[in-house]
Amino acid sequence: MCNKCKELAKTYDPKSIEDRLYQKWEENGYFHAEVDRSKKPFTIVMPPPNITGQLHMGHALDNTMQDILTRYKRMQGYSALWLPGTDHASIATEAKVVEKIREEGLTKEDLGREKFLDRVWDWKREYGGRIVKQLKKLGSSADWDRERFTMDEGCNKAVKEVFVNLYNKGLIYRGERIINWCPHCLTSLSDAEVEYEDQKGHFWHLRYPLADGSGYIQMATTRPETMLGDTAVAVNPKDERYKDYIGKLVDLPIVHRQIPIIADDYVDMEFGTGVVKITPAHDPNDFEVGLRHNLPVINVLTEDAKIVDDYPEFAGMDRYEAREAIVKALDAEGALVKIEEYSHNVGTCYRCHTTVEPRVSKQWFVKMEELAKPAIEAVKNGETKFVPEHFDKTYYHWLENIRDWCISRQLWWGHRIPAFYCDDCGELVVTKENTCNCPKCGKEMRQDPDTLDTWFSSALWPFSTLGWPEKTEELDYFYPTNVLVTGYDIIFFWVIRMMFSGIEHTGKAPFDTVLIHGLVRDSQGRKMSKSLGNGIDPLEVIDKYGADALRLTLITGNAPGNDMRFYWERVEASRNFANKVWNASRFIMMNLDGVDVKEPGTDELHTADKWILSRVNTLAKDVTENMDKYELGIAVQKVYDFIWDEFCDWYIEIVKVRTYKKDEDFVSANAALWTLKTVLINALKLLHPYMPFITEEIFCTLQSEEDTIMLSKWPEYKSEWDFAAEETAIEHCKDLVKGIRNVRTEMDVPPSRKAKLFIISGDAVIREIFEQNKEVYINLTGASEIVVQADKTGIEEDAVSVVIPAATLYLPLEDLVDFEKEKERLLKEEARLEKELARSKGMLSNERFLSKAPAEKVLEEKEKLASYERMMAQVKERLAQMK
RNA sequence: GGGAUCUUAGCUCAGCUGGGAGAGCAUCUGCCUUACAAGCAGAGGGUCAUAGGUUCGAGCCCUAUAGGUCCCACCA
Repeated sequence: MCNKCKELAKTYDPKSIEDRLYQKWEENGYFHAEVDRSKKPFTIVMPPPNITGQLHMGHALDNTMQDILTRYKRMQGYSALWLPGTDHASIATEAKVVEKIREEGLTKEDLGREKFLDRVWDWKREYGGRIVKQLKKLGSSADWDRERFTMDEGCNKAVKEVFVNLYNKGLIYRGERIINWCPHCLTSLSDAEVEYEDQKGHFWHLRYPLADGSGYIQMATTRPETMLGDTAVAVNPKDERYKDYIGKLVDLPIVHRQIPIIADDYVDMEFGTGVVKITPAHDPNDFEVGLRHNLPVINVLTEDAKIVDDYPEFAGMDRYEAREAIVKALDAEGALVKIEEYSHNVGTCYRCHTTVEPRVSKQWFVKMEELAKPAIEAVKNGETKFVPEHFDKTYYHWLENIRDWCISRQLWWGHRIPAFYCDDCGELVVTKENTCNCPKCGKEMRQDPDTLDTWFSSALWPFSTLGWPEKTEELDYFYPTNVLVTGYDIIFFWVIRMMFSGIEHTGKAPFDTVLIHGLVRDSQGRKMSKSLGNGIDPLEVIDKYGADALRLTLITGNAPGNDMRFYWERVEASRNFANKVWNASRFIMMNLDGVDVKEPGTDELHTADKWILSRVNTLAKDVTENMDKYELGIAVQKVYDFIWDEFCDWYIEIVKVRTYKKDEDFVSANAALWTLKTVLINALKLLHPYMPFITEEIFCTLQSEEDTIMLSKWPEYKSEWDFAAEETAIEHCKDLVKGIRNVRTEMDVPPSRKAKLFIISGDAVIREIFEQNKEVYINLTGASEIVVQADKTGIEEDAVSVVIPAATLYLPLEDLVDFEKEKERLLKEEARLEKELARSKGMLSNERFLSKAPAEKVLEEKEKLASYERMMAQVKERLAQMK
C-alpha cells in the first residue's frame, strides 16, 4: 500500500483532523484580512454573541452562512474580512452575576458599584471567551486578531461620541414618561424588549358611586389593584348614554377620593359599558389621557411592584396579592358587580418573562422620527437590499410605526450615560469627559447612575469596530460592509438601529445586503428552548458527526428566510456525503500513487473525460451564480449532486478500467488520472466554503504545491473546457446503460450472466459515439461483447430489445426471455410513448403555440416529437414481431 | 384588527426569470462488484390545498376561499 492511502482511513473521521486544521489556519494567519488597495474588500461584521451565551443552533446557522460567504470571497481574491466580537449583554450578564453573588449571600448594593463591576469583569474574563471557542469548533474563519467587545475602549469611545452628538442635535432627550418596567430586573425596557403573550385572566366589573349620591357608573378592568391610583373615569364624548355624567364626580371606593368623569375619544363606545377607569400611573393609554386632561399621576406601586406605604391596608403586598385583597375590599363596599373569565395580551420582559409593569419615570430617549426617515429611504432606493426581499416590509413597518427609544437602564453593567447633574443648582451637562464640574457653580457634578440599553452600542457595531469615530484606514476601506447575516427575529432589535445609526453617523448605510435566515426548530417544529429542554447542542452534533456535516445540514433543505427543522437523520445524510467525498478521493489517490501524471493533450482525452470536465466547468459557473445571489442551499446542492451522481456514480465507474491498465495503455490511464485529479480539485474548491475541513485535508494530501485550499483560486468558467458534443455523447451512453440495467433487473437476469449487446442506429455519428465508448458499457452493463451496427443483421428474433432516444439495443438472452413479461414491458413502454406523442403533437398542432412561443421552444418540441416517433416505431415493430 | 409566510411523494422539504413534477429519509427487490454496505443497481409512490382568472402554455403570475405558522397592534 502506498503512503498516501495509509494516511486516509477507510471511513472519514472528522475528529482526527478538525482541530489540527483549524490550528494550522489560525497559526498561519489565513483568517487575517488587511487593508490592501490592490484587492477589493469584502466585509461582514459578525453579530456579536452575548458573553453569557452558549453556542446554539441559531448561532451555528448564522455563522456558517457568514463563514461560507467569507471563504468564498477570500478564494475569489477579495481582502475578505469577517470581523468578530462579543456583546456585553447588560441585563443578561448583570442578572447572571447578581445570581452568583446571591449564592454568597450578597446583593449588588452590598458590594457597591465599583466592586460589583469588578466581579462582572472577572466573570467576563472567565466565561466571555467560551462562545468564541465554540465558534471556532464550527470552522469559523473570522479574523480573530481583530476581535472586539462592545465595552472595549474603542466601542466606549464611539458610544460617548454618538450620545453627545445626538444630544447636541436634540435627538436625545430626558423626560418623565410612562415606560415598560421589569419588576424583576428592576430596570426600564424599550418597546422592542417587551414580548407579548396571551394570558388567562379575569374581567372585574366594578361600579363607582357618583359623589352626589345620584347613582353609579359601571365599568370593567383586568387590573383592579390599580384602582388605588385612579384619577378619573372616562366616557366617549359622543356617547348619549353618559352625556349627563360628564363633569360629575365619583367617589372612588376604598380610597374615597373624589375623581371626575371626563370625556375622551380614546374610549370605545362599543366595548363593555363604554366606561373606562383612568389610572395614568399604571397604563400607557391612561397616561396619555391624563396628559390631555391634566390629571394627577398617582403611583401606587414600588419598583418591585408592591403596593406603596400610602395605603396601609395593602402596603407591601405584591400586585397579585393586592389584587385579591382589593377585590375583596371592593366587594365589601358593594363596588364589585361580577367577575368574568377573560384572556388578554400581557407584556413580559424578554429576558426573564416577568409581566412588565408600566411605570412613570424619568428616562433618556432617542427621538426616532427624523432618524427613521433616511433609514427607510436607504432601503427604498436600493442602497441596502434585503434577501429575501419581502423582509423589507417588516423593516418598513417597524420604522414607520416607531416610537421614541427608551435607552436608559437602571443597571450597572453597561455604558454609563455620559450626563452629569449638579446637585446644587440642578445644571445638566452631557460630555465625553469622565468627570465634570458645574459650569455655573463650579461644584463637582454627579454622573447619571444609569447605563445604556445594550442595543445602543450594538447599533454602532459595523463602524465602531472599524475604528470610528477616528478616520481609520480600515473604516475607509472596509466600510460600508457588504453583508449582514441575521435572523428575522432580530430585524427590529438590531438591523433598524444599525441602519439609522450608520446613516446618521457615517453618512452611509452600513451594509449593501441584509441576508435574513429563519429559525432552527426541533423535529416537531417547536422553537428550541431551555425551558422545553428540546435544544440540540451544536457541539454535540460536531462531536458525533463533524463540523462539516453540521454545516451542510444547516445550509441545505430549506429556502432562504424559512424556518427549518432539525433532524439527526439529515446530519447522518450529510456525514454520509462527507464519507463519499472521502472515499472517492481515496480511490483517486490510490491510483495516482507512484504515477507521474502529466496534463494530456486534448486529443488524448476520451469522450468521458471531456464530458466530466465540461460538467465541472458548468458547475463552477452555476455555483458562482447561485452564491452571488446568496442561494447557498441551491449552490451546495449542485455540488453535492455533481460529486455523488456524476463524478462518483458515472465518471469514476466509467474510467476505473483505464486506471487499472496503466501498463497496457499509459496514455489513456494518464488522461483518466489527470482528469480525476483535476475535476476532484475543482469540486473540492467549490465545496470548500461549505465543508472546510474535509476539503482542506484532501486537497493538501492530494497535491503538494499549495499549502491550503482556503487561499487557492476559486474555479472559473473556462471556454476550453466547453465540450458540448461530448456531453451529448455521454448522455446517450448513460441512457444506454440505464436502459440495459433496467431491463436486466426486470427480466431477473442474474448479475453473473453476461450477454452480447447489439447497438443499432441508422445514424453514423451516433454509431461512432457508441463505437468509441464500447469499453465503458462492457463494464457498466455486464455485457460480454458489443456490436454496433446500422441494421438488425444477425440479431435473433427472440432477443430482448430496449429503445432509447439515440438507438435500439438488443440483448440475446435466449433461455432467459419470458415472452409474456417482455411483451408486457413493451406494451408499457408503448403506452408511455403514446402519452408523450399525444402531448407533443397537441402542442405542435396548436397554431397559437407555433406563432407565439419562442422559436427555440418550438424547435425543441419538434426534436422531441421526432425522437418519440422513432422510438415508437421501434417498439411497434418489436411488438409486431412477437405476435 | 393589520401584515408576512406556508399548504408539492408516507415524513421533512427543494423547485432560481412560467415551457415535459425533484431530493433526502422511509418502503420494496437484487448485490459484501479490489474507493465507499455511511455503499451500489433497480422499483413503487404526487388531480403540486380549493375555486376562478391571465397565458399558446401555470407548482410558479393575479383574485378569492379554507387551513397552519409567525410578527405587529392601546381595545379598558
